[in-house]
Amino acid sequence: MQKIKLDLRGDIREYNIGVTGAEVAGDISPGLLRAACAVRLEKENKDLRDPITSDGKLEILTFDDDFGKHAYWHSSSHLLAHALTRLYPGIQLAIGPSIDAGFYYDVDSEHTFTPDDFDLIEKEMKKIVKENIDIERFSLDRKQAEELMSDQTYKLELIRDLPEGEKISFYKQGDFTDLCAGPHLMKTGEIKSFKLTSVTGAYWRGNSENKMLQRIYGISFPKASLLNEHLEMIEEAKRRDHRVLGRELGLFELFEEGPGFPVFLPNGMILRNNLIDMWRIEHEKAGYKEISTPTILNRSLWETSGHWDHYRSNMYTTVIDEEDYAIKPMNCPGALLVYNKTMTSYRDLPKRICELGLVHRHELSGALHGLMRVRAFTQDDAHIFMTEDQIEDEIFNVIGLVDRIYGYFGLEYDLELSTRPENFLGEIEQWNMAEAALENALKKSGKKYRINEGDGAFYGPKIDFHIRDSLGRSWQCATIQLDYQLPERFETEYIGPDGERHRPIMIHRVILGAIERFIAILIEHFAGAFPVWISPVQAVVIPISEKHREYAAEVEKELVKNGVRAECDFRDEKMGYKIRQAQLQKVPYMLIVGQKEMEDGTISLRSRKEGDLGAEKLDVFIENLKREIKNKEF
RNA sequence: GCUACUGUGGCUCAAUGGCAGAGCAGCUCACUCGUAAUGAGCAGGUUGUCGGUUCGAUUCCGACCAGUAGCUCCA
Repeated sequence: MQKIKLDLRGDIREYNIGVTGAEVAGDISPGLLRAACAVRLEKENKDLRDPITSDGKLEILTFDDDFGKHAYWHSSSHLLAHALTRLYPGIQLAIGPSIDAGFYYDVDSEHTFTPDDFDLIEKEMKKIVKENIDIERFSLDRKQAEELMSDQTYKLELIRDLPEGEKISFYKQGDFTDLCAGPHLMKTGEIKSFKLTSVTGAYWRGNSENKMLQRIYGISFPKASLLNEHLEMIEEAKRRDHRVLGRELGLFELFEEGPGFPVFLPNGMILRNNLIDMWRIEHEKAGYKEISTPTILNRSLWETSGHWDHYRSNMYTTVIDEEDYAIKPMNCPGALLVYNKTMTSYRDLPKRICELGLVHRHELSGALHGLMRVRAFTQDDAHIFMTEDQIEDEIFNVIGLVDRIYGYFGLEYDLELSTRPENFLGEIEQWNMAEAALENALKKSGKKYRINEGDGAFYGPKIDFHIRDSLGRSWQCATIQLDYQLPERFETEYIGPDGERHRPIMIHRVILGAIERFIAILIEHFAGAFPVWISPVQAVVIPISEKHREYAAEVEKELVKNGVRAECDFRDEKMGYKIRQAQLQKVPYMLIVGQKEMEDGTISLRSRKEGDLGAEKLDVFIENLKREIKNKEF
C-alpha cells in the first residue's frame, strides 16, 4: 500500500493513500472527529469524506473556520429539509445553501409557512439530531440521478443543468437523500444548537420571472452559548433600529403621504447640520470648491449623459412648457455643465468640485427601509477633473479624506478595488493604467484591500469603502469611481502645455455616501448616544426644586453663551424623573443644581455613560465640554 | 415590482359579528423633591382607505394604500 505523509500542525504522520479527513481526525482524537466540519489540504478545501492522495499540510477545520462553518450550516440546511419532508409529504425542495450567517432552504409547498410552524419543525429537527444519523455520500450517473429524484421537479432541473458525463453526488441521512455537492458533517448529531429565524419568499434561481418559493432561514451553532450570543446580537440590533430611535429622539419621520421621502425634525437637523459643517470645513481644507446644481434639468442633458436611455425607469420626470425634464438621480451632469462653462488650463488641474446634491430615484416600494433606502437623498458628491498622471495622487488624497472623516466617528472600514468588467467601454490600456493607479494609491495608503475582479462599472474601475459598525455589520458608504465615459459624452476638455485640447479624466466620489443613510448608520452605531459634537442637546440642566429655577436658568445661559446646546428641564417633576428622561433622550451631560450647587456656584455633573460624577465648578465643566466638542471626542 | 405577514389614540399593546380598553406620552391640579418613573384627575378613536356580505362589521370577504421580512433591483 502506498503511503502519504501529512503535516498536521507540525506533527508529521503517515497514512495509507486514500485516507479520508474524517479518518485522520479520528486518529488524532475522537473529540476532534466530533468537532470536525471539513478539511483543508494545502489551501484546498475538502469534504471529510474525500480521499487524500498526496502529501501536504492538512488542517482539520472546525466551526471556527469559515469553510468549516459553511459545512456546518450546509448540513443544518439538510437537517431542515429532512424534517420538512417528514412533516410535509410531497414538499418540493429547491436549493438549500449556507449563507454568511446561517442557512436556508427554498421549498415549494401547498402549505404556507409562518413562524408558528417553526416549533413543530424544530422539534422534528431535534429528533433527527438525537437519532444521530450517519451522513453518507454517493455518486450516480445522470440517468440514475434523474430516476432517484423523479418526484422532485426542481432537483431534476438542477440535474439537467449539470455537465454531461459527470458523476452527480448525493448526500443521504437515513430516509432523506439530497442532490448536493457538499461538504457536510459526518453525523446529524453534530448539529447541537439551532433556531429557525424567518420565512420569506424567494424566486426560483433568483429570477423574478420564475415561481416564488418559500425560503425558511435558520442559524445553528455547536454550542448553545454561541446561539444565545447570536440571538442577543440580533436583539441588540433591534434595540438600535434607527427607525425606532429616530422617532424616540425626534430625529426624523416618514409619512404615508411621502413613502421613501424622509422628513427631518429639529433634532435631526442639528445632527445633520453639524455633519455638514464638518464636511464643508474638511472639503475646503482639501481644496474642493462647492457648487449647487438644479434638481430639475432638461431631457437633452440626460440624453447626453446617457441616463435617459439607461436609468429612465429610476428617474422621475416632468413636463415644463411642453418640454421633457427629469429630476436629477445623480449630480454628475450638473458638475460637467459647470466644468464645461469655462476654458480650463492644465495648470488648473486637478479641479475638485463638490456638491451636497439632493437626488431622487424611484426605488422599488419593497426596497424602502427607514433612512437606509429612500427615494430622495443628499449625496456628498464630488467630481474631480484631472490628467492621467494625477490619478494616483488624487485617489490617495480621497482615501486620506475618507479616513479622516470616518475617524471622527470611530468607524473602521474595509477597502475593495473593483476591476474591469466584461462589458467594459474604452481601451484596455487605459483600464490597465487606471487600475494600476488605483492600486498604487491603495498601496501608498498602507491600508489593506481586497480585489473584486470584474466588479467595476462599465465606465471605469472603482474603490469601495465598507464601514464596520459597532455590531460588526458592514455598510457600503464611500466610493471612488474613475470615469472615462462622461468626459467623452460631454466633450470635456482642458488646454495642455502644448496648447492643444485634451480630455481630462473624471472621478466621482462620495464619502458619507448619502447623508440620510450615513445618519441611519450613526444612529445604529452609537445606539442613539451620539458623540457630544453632534448631539442635538449637549447638556440639560435639572433644578432639584422650584427654588433652584433661577440658578438653573443662569447655568443654562452661561452654557448657551459658550456655544453649548443646552436646555433646562423646568417641569414640576422629581429629579429622578427628569434624569430618566434625559438618559432616555441620550443627552451626554446632566447638570443637577440644588441648594448646595447654588451656594457654591457649582453644578452636580452626571454623564449618560458614567452616571453621577459629583460636584464641579461650572467654568471647569464648560472648558472640558468645549474641548470635547472641539476635538470631536466620542 | 414579487411572495408572505401586518395595520386599533402620539407610542407599545389588549378585546370583540352587538356601546373599543390598558400602560406610557400629553394636559390640569396637588406635591418642591438629591442621581433612571410622586399622586390624583382630564382629554384623546368613524379600529389605514374604499367597497361588499350582514338586522348590525373594527372583526368576515375583495380592491387599494402604507408598513415589516426577504427576493429582485441598486448602469
